[in-house]
Amino acid sequence: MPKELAKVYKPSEFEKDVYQMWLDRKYFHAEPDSSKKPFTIVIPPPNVTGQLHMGHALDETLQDILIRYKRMQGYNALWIPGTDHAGIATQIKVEQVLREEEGLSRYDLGREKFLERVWDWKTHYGDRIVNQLKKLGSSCDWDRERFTMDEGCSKAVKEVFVNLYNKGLIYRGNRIINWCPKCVTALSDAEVEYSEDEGFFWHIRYPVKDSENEFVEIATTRPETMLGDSAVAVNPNDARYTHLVGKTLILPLVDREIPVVADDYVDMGFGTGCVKITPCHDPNDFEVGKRHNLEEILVLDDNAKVNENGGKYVGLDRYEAREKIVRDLDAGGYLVKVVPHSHNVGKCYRCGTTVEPIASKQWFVKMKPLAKRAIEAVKTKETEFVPDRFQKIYLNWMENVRDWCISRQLWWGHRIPAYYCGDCSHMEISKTDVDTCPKCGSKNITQEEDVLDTWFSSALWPFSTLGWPEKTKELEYFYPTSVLVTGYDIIFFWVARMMFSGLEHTGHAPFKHVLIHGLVRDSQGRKMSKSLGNGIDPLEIIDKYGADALRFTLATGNAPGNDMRFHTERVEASRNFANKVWNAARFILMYAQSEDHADYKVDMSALEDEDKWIIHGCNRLAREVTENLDKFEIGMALQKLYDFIYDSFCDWYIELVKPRLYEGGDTAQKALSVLVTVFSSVLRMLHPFMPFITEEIWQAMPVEGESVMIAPYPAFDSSISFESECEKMNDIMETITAIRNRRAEMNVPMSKKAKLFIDSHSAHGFRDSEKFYEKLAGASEVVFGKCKEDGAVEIITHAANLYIPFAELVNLDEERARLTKELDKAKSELARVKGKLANEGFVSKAPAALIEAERGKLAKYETLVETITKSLENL
RNA sequence: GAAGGCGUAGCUCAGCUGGUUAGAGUACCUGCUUGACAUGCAGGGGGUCGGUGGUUCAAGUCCACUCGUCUUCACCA
Repeated sequence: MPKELAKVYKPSEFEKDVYQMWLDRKYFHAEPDSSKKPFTIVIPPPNVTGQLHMGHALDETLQDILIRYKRMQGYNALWIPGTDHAGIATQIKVEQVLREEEGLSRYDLGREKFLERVWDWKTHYGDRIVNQLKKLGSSCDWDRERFTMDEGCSKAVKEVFVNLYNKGLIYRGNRIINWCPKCVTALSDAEVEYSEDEGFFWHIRYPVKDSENEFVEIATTRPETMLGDSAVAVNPNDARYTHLVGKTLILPLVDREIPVVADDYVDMGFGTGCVKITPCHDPNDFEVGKRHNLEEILVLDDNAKVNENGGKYVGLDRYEAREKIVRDLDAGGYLVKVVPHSHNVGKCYRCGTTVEPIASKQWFVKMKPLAKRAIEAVKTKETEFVPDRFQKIYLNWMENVRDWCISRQLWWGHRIPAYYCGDCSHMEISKTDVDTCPKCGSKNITQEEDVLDTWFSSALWPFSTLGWPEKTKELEYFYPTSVLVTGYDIIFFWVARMMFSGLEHTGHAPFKHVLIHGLVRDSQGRKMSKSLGNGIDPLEIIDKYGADALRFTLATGNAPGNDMRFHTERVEASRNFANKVWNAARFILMYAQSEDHADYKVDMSALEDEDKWIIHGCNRLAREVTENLDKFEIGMALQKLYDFIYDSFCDWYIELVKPRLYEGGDTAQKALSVLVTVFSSVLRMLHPFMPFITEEIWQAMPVEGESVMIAPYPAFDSSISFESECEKMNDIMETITAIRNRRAEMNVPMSKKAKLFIDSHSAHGFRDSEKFYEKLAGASEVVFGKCKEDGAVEIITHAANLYIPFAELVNLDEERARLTKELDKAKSELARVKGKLANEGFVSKAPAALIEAERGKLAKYETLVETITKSLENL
């Protein structure tokens, strides 16, 4: 029993049921099947405790469009959903709640108890985002939902860690890393964001030892780090300072003796040409320190307070220490000047705190060898970026990448599988738990406290979700995946790391294409953010306008890879389009009473011109839409669908066919067969973009197949070619438009029945379309008049939007003025076309079809000028 | 410092490998409560496609320079 369509389009009343039906029928589930080609997408896993925002909505919409399209095309389409444990973000959130509600810190609870709390949190909020994804219509295979910390993913993480370690690609070392004193953890380079801050250059002079009134002047933006200075460096070619190299300086306030060293790193032209070297608090200084064997003095602790190496400044926060040190330097006569200076300061991407470069013992992934293959894979087009400009960004990063700091001083995450023997200090790296030292047999074993960067597990997502390291049939069949859809903001965080991980561990790039989209901004172009409070909740939009309208909005209106501004007005427009589709369906259903789709099979041999025209247009649309989608031009494909449905199908075809439907009988049945058939194609083409409404309508239409989402996607049929009929129809439509314009000009009111005398030049389209008039004339209550001697035609029609006006009295002066204006216009067009055809270059070099078209126009304008001239004379 | 995006109608933006008279949505104006749809219908005004120069028979589209704007990456203490 087919569904009845409600009178008014209210998406909230059926979207949920439609989704449930898909779930019940298991349409989303995919199993390896060698008879079909796979098409695989893995979802960029949202934060498990996160909430759906517009960025997700865009990302999921694009993926769902592709996956539904390919599924309908007969691919074995699999979309793997899942969530990410999001180390820092989640831990911070749970700590915050713990502090607010119970006044406790994670240390109060201890590691084990705290992690229990996080898991509780995860189970409580873990379904929220998944349910939100469902509201969007995402056709993910929920049977295969994964989590970056589930058993399988954890196994993959350990496997990868051990593999890389054994290959020498993971090492533990003391290096300068970015330290966030608020999150109390190390960060990778990618996790630091830079912004310009107003600061100062403090010029300080360091006295030369055993030398009266001899100083070296240095400049620094972070005077507090002088506590950890172990040298001053100058350029070896700097004549100003060569005499100082090898001498000893006295570090003010600290009274430590430090050497002057020569190093190429120093830029002679910058500042004073002398650089204080603080190996433990600056990456460059660290390198200089290594080269010159300098002492490494760490002066800040984990909270960025001065530690025991800071003498009398111990315990002071870094900024308090700065203030006090500057004051003391000034008092001691060491401060030469203070110069305002703006410079880039690194901030933690999670909390915004200024990060501190600190020498610390951390775990690293050696990037150079891994990056090499990741670069090759893109250069050889094993993986392609869409749009391709993002390839450049990727390559640029990959080519300059530094080793990846993967250890985090957090509790929530994959604990590093390194085990230390308390007795023989042996370190064992192992996929399985270690409780006995393999070297000395001691049971005094402790596991590494640190966890891995969240992105370490995300990097494995395309294959860990398919069962790797097991050789599952899913991995065999669905991997490498087809396309990865994500925003340009995580190319470094995620895409790059998946690339080298996939290549290293599976031997394949993890995906064929990377479809990059932009950010969704607010209507003023600002980033949507919690702190600005300018975020628009996709769920509210869905409740009000429907998921289809939101999807339509997100999928159109901006070029691939560009940011888009979100305007609610655009969602309204999208909803109105959905309403249009809905009502077109209701109109067809008013006349299509049979429930048997076989009753609407089109007989190609017995069609009217307008039937052929719409069938031809629909067929061409199928070709263009598939071409666009195959090139990931999603917005373009949808725009074409919109134009066809709104303009060709609703505004023209339905109106043209109304007289036939009113008449009934054979001609009506023929029209209905075309209406149903074309509309069925349209629904299928539109389905990936607007799944809910197309399904709801499908269920009510006499069409073949139990669901639109498993119906075949329309393919181009090269045997359909109605060029001449289309040309004729174009003429007819042009004339009808001209008639409409006449009515408006003459200010003739519309009425149900109307009558018009068309002057001869307006009627030129009609003259070739005798049949069309007969059709109109065949409708009930329609009066049809033949061409009168003066060239006028009298027409009456019922078609609502083809109202043709009644006008018997024409003001001769006005008519003359109008015709003169039209004649001028026609003449100038004629001149333009003539000029073009007289151009030798054009005639010899332009494509033949184009020249042919121009010749056609020439003839057309020549006749037009002729007929208008005649009409004028007849007045 | 390097790379890249953007600049097209009042506003938000499309415009693929150069090719009919540069489009859409929205806003505005005019006229329509017609038997799918006022979440609608018909029509209209509004653009020298940031500027200059070049290539070409042909440039919004390609090239050079330039102005404005935004972003990313790298940064010298």
